[in-house]
Amino acid sequence: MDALTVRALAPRLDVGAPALYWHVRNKQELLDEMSTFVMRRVTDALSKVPPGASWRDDVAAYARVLRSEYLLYRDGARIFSGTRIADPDVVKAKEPWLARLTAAGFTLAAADDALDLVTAFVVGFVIEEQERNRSTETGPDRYSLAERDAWLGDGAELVKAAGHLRDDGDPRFERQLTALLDGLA
Amino acid sequence: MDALTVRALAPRLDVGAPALYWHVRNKQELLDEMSTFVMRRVTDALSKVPPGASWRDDVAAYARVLRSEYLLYRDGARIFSGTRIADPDVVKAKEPWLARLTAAGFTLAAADDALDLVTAFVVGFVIEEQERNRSTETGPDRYSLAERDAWLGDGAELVKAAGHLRDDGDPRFERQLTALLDGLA
DNA sequence: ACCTGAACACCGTTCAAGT
DNA sequence: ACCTGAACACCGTTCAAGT
Repeated sequence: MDALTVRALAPRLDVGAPALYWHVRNKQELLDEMSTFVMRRVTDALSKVPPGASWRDDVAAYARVLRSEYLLYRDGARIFSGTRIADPDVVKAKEPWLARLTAAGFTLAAADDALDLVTAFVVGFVIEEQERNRSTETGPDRYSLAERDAWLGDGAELVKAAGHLRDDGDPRFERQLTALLDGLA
Repeated sequence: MDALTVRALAPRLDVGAPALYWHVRNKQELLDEMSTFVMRRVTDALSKVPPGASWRDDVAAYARVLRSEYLLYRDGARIFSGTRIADPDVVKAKEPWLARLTAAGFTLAAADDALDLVTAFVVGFVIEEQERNRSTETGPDRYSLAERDAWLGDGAELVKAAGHLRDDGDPRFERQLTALLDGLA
């Protein structure tokens, strides 16, 4: 993100840096446009998900698509989640999901809570996930179990043991998603 | 965050900007120290929570403390969550929580999943919460319901209606936390 | 051990001027 | 309508020099 300077970007478009200011008021507006572009992609992908057999399938599909879209961009969840949305269509993309949940018996308030809860979970999960990926690139630190145990020092036996049991990626996501869906049920 | 420059910080410490480089290698190290300082506060607060009557009470207390600590700092959840942790004690702070959950009948893997799921939820929830707060400060945009409805335009009736039902802050957090705890149960 | 003054490379942004 | 060149204020960082 620090490397994204207006002076580095301009040559990629075969122009000088000041040329960008004809198209955009300032750098912040450029970043905002980036955000809405990504969020539009997210909601486009979400709106193309066909209704499933049950609300559980629908909400699970929602969560998986949201996660996979964030994963497309480096630090996507941290950078693009919870940013001010400039496009009404992005907010309106919630409509079919509220419709499916209310049709399945949720009150409107409960449906709204459910989608928000799932969204919060996915955002938090992927932030952590992408940070871990970024760290392993940077240097093979304490993500090897032995090094991690040594780094932790004495005590905290459960933390160490949990580290050895831990599996990352899809299965972990699916397990936690299942627990969350159980709660919504 | 943009306003936190090394040249603006130094006068607050009654020194010139270069003086900071005697104490810290570069600005990134300063930001990392900030992160670990905040995370240490978070884990200190968590370790002072007395065991409750049930694992539900314990996990709920965990979630509430985590949220309230993030809320202490502007954009705290977005900035400080999922950062590389430099202090083993911060990671070790998980130990008593794993102990309480396993004592309550969770397997170690399930306890680890449970804490991670709750953490992800809190992070996602507070990111959204703090962004909303920041937006209302900036300008009374479309956070009045009438303006929001107008901004949304035609269609999306459920989204509009949900906006009118919506209550922010503690009750919303508690409801979603309850659903999550039900899922863990 | 801790800090300053001066300097360097780089950044976002402006603006007159070009086509 | 779209872009350039030159310039400005500011930033992170270095380093010789001070106490």
